[in-house]
Amino acid sequence: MTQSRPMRADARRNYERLLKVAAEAFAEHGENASLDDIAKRAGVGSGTLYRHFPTRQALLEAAYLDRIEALGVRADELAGELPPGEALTEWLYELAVGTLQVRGMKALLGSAVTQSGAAALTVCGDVVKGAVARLVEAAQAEGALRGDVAPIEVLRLAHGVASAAELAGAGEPEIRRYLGLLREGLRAG
Amino acid sequence: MTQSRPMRADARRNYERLLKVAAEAFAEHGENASLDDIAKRAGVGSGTLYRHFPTRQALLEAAYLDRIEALGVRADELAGELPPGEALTEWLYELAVGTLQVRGMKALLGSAVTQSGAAALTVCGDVVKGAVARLVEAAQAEGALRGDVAPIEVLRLAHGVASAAELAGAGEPEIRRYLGLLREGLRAG
DNA sequence: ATAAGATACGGAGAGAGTCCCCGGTTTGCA
DNA sequence: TGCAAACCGGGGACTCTCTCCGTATCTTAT
Repeated sequence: MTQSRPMRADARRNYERLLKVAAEAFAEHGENASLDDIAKRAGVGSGTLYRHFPTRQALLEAAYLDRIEALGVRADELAGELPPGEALTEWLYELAVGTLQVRGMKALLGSAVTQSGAAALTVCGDVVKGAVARLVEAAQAEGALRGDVAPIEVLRLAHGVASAAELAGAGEPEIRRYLGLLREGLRAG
Repeated sequence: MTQSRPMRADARRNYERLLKVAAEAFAEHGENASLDDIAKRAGVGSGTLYRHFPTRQALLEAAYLDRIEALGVRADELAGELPPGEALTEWLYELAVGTLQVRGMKALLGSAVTQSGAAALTVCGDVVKGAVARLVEAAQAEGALRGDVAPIEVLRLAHGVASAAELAGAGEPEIRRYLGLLREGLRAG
């Protein structure tokens, strides 16, 4: 990532075009969008794509890194604006909406919270896990959330809610509704 | 499906071999198992496979039809043995376990409860929807389940629980745990 | 301004798969 | 025994991935 020399100008141009096109393609066709097609749409050869991003995962992660980081920032904003329990609920809502609006992100966030796949996704995984940990701990300290759930479990359940809403047609009202039911199950008892 | 003539003996033999091999292959490799490979493992030509099952969905559904029907029967068994609320919980547990143990079934059950994909999955969809409807209505009548959830929503949420447990490594304890949390959110209040 | 050297590009092509059709051959039933 | 039904498996038309190396482009030192 950190180059000893700065990137050549044309290399940087291509890198950024690829990122932009990839984000669109993954959003439209899901995680299995054709990589050759992404290269073509970006106006570069496929060799160039594979040089910059050796694996599909690398491209997927790079394409949505900014969005993921925005979620991290958003967690702290919400923590400042709302009571802890509501901040958590709202953040999970925004997470789930992102997951569904942008189809590639579902796979990305999914593999970020598996047991096994941790290796591949250091950056995105860390950001999201850090954000949810802060929100969960604050909510638990206030008694707005049962104490026996781990932050990562909350993430997995939110992913599950997104899956459920997806089956329902992925409307945002469904996300709110299902998340509300989950939230009910997670109250301190 | 209902032939005017009964199937020729060798045709029936091949049909059943294909079903058996397909169930194994989908369980092992997921919904995208290679169809050519299934044909090869069953010892038939690929043409034979495509004659019996014109689409991947058709094969998937046929391969798991018996399992799905067993779930339908199991719903009534449980309804006779346990109080309505517990019967529902236990049935959802068994559904989720099946969903995860047999990878192909996740896709099958998933598409059975979407808004759009109803057309392709008449039989499996009907069985599962019927079973859950009976259990949900019984539980609601007893006050063991909130009245404002539809049976199909319960199915979707159970699918979400299975997705969440899958991220955790698909252990059965996780399924129980996450289902317990969902159940908490669904109590009558 | 320019030339030399480092760097990155492009896109053909091999390899792996999938889906499906076809025409000669075999099999089973009456 | 005859013929309709079903089989087999090669092969075509696709799609996708990923590598290789001759060529084009940029950078830097002069």
